[in-house]
Parts: sequence; structure tokens; C-alpha cells
Amino acid sequence: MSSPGTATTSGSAKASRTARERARAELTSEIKAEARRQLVMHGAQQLSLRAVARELGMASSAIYRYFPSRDDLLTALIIDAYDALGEAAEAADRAIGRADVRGRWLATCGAVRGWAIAQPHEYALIYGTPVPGYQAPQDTVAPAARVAFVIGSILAEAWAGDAARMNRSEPRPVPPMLAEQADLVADAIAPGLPAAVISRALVAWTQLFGMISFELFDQFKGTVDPADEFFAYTVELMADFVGLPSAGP
Amino acid sequence: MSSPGTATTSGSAKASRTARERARAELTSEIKAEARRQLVMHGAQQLSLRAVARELGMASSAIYRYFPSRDDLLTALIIDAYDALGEAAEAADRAIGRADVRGRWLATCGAVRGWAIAQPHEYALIYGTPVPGYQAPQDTVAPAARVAFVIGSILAEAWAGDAARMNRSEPRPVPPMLAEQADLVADAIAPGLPAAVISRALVAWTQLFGMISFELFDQFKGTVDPADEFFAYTVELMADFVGLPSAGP
DNA sequence: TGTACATCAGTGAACGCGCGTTCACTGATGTAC
DNA sequence: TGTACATCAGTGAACGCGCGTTCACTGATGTAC
Repeated sequence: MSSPGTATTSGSAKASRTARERARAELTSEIKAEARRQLVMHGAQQLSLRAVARELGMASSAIYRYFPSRDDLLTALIIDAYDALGEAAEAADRAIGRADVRGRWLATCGAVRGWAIAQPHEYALIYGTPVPGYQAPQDTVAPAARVAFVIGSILAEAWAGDAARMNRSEPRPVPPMLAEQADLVADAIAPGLPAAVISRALVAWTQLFGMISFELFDQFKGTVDPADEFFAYTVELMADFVGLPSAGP
Repeated sequence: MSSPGTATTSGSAKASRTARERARAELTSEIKAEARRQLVMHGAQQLSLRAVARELGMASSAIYRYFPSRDDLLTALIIDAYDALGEAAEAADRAIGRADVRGRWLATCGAVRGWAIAQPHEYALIYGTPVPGYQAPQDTVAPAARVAFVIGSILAEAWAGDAARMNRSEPRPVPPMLAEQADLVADAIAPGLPAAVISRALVAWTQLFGMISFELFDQFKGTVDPADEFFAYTVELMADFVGLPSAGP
């Protein structure tokens, strides 16, 4: 581990050291980019190190300088995908005025769908059938939670700022164990939200991803095939469902 | 094509002819059963004719007497899975009194989840990421629609029998193209239902499968991990959401 | 600034494996007279 | 009922292919004095 703070290393020495390191970083992301391209053609399960190497014009064994195994490459792709989706959701939320909680909800849901449609194979990588035999390591957990975190923040702020207008009295009592689980979710993601609201948010969450998966995985053929209007309409209904107020500030 | 009506074929001749045919039918389903077992271990993409043959103690080439190619075997498995799931949904619905539409809804949703949990890999085969390069033939369409048909029937009968209590005035107008799509769905599956109810049913439909997929594909880790209560609660909320009356007859 | 050494990237051959599909064949089962 | 022929199930070898991973190696880049 070379300490970056060593005063004796001159500027040019630093630059030349980063030359190697930069080459490494560049090739690392070229490998990932090529692997992503292969996802499109063959899916995660058939991701082949040899094919990636071939396409990059290098020996297949060279890949092992960058990823110790096929599964590690897969993990890197999964983390990148979660991060890209999380980034898209966060950016969409950020672009709307804080007080317009419904607008933020609509924008976030739209961004998730937009990202998924733009890179369906990366979406499938994280929300489709898990690759058999592959065990996601702990590093994927935090990136995976980013979208949920955005949604949680919106609801928490809506609740804090506009609680009077959000439906405080859930007519259907939340069963005890679900209430416990919901409280844990609230603690992690949306402090202060009651279990009933969290439960509804979980319903909306599963609905959002269910709808997107159906659209991408061709289950809408013959029903709501161009799904744009269905999506827009549904997202409004779900905003009502979780109790978001109708208008902005 | 030997005509079954030929009077000259004696009973015993018929029986011996079916002896061969029965052997064929039996091996066909043994192949499918073994293939299903392989799904569990390796997923649809890695389904291997050679492995199936090996496990059955026969030459790999012998499989070709039963299925002309790997994709045809896959298609057979997909159709069987849709049929089994449809059967489960229909049986659950059938077991409840016709007038208890909410009970039928709950039972049907529960049966879908139960079937999915009992054979997660067959569920993944039909509702997970599509196998890249595989094109589902037309024969899968009808079996795939069976669950939707059950749900449609329940709603149509609820509407016909109890229309006054189902929410007739949707506060949110259905956009024009979605209304058209919904009417087509209604024609096929739930005659008489207005577009607003169909739209909500589509939301509930995507929610149901989204929730099940999340449960099976490990997205609930750390949130609603034993998902039983969440599922039961959600199905009630969704029954409310589509406008089903609270009590039985 | 120049030299000696250590680190790292990339090579190419090899190991041992599995796959889908085809083909000419043997032997059993079914059919027609 | 018995014989001649046609159909079908199953075999085993082969074709041509791709895979992940290891290993000893060459040569370039970086580092310490």
C-alpha cells in the first residue's frame, strides 16, 4: 500500500504512477462495458469471460488481472446497475421542489421505469430471476437500497410536512408481525412513518417493480401493450393509495 | 395418422397399440419431470438435454425421439407450468361460494402465491427473466391467460351482482388510450366491466405478481422477510382497491 | 541522472470439462394379409 | 394363427464448438538509492 501522502514523490512521479493506475481503471471499465454488451445478447447466466476477452482483443487469461473470477465480474455489474438506477431515481427526485411530494413521487417512479426501459438487461440482472448458484455478497446491499431510500424520504417528508392531509386512520388494522417489520423499515428509511403507511408503501413498491417487470418481460402483450398511459395512470393511483396529497405546496 | 374409428382394429390390438403409445407418453413426462428437476439446480438457460438423458440412463440422442430440440422441451415445460398455475388458481376459486367474491379473490391470490412458493423455479420459468434467444410460440398464450381469466371472472361477477356497492365513480379519469386497452381486456376476460375497474384490476394484477416475484427473488431480505402477513394484508388492501365488497353474501 | 531491482500486465498453451445435434445402425413392436 | 414387412425407440460414435481457470513466461512500467 503506497501512501499517497509521501512528500518525496514529485508531481511527475505521481502522474506516471497514476498512468499505470489509470490504464488499469480504464481497462477495468472497458471489461465491464463489454460484459454489459454481452448481457444484452445472452443474459447474465451465459456471461463468458472468454468472449469478453476475445471482443477486447486480449488473452482470456488477462481478464484475471482485473477480476479474480466470473462471479466477481458479475458482482461488479450488479453493483453498478443498482448504483445507476439509484442515481437516476435520486436525480429525478432532486429536480423537483422539496415541498411537491407528489411530483417527487411521480418523477421518481418515472425515472425508475425510464432507466429500466433504457437498459432492460441490467434491470433484469438486478430484478429478474437470480442467477442460479450465484450468491450476492454484502456489497450489493447498500446500492440496492437507494431507490427504496428515495421513496422513503419522500413519504417521510410528506408525512412530516403535511401529516394532516395524509390519511391518519387506516381502516384496516395492520397485523402484529407486519407492524413490527414495518417499524424496522421505517427506522431504516422513513423515520416517523406509522406501520400502516409503510405497509402501503411496500405495496406500492412491489407494484411499481411488478409493473415494470411485466412490461419488460413481455407479459403485457395483448393487454396494455404500449404501457405509457397505464404507467402514468397507475403511478397517480398509487400516490393516492399511499396517501400523498394531490397538489404541490 | 391412424384413424381411431377403424372398426376392424380389435380391442386387444388397440390395447397393444396403446402399449407403445403409453410407453411414449410415460417417457415424455419422465423427460419433462427430469428437466423440471434440472431447472431447480441450474435454471432454464442451462437446461441440458445431455444431462436429462444421463439422469434417465439413456443416450442423449434418444431425447430427440421425444422433443425435436431443446427449445421444444422448454416450450413444453412453460406450457405445463402455466397450466399447473392456472389449474391451482381455478381450483381455489371453485372451492368458494360463487357469491363470496372477496373470498374468491383472496383464495385465488393465495393459490397463486402458494403454487409459486411450492415450485419457485417453474414460477421463474414463466414470470422471471425470459430466456435470451427463446421465442415463446403461440401455444403458450392460452395457458398463460388462465389466471387473468379467473380474476376477470370474479370481478365481472362482483360487478354484475353487487354493482351498487362497487365504486362506480372513479375520481380519476382514465386516459383515452388506456380506456381503449381496458375495454379490449374487458371484452376478452370480464365483459361489462368499465375501464376504470379494469385499470385497477391491472394494477392489482401487477402488484400480485410483483410481490410474489420479490418474495421469491429475495428482494424482501431485511424488510418483510417472512412475507405471510404482508401478503395477507396486501391482498385485502387490493380487494378494497379494486372495489370488492367487504362481506360475503 | 543512472542503475538495479521489484512489481505488474499480458501471453499462449494446456487441463478437463460440457454442450446440441446428426447419422448409420440394431432390435423390438405393431400391422396387413 | 403365422408370416413378411413397416414403423419406431434407442444406441454409440462423431462433429465442432465453447467454457473457466491455471501456469510458467516475457517485457514493460514504477521505485529506491
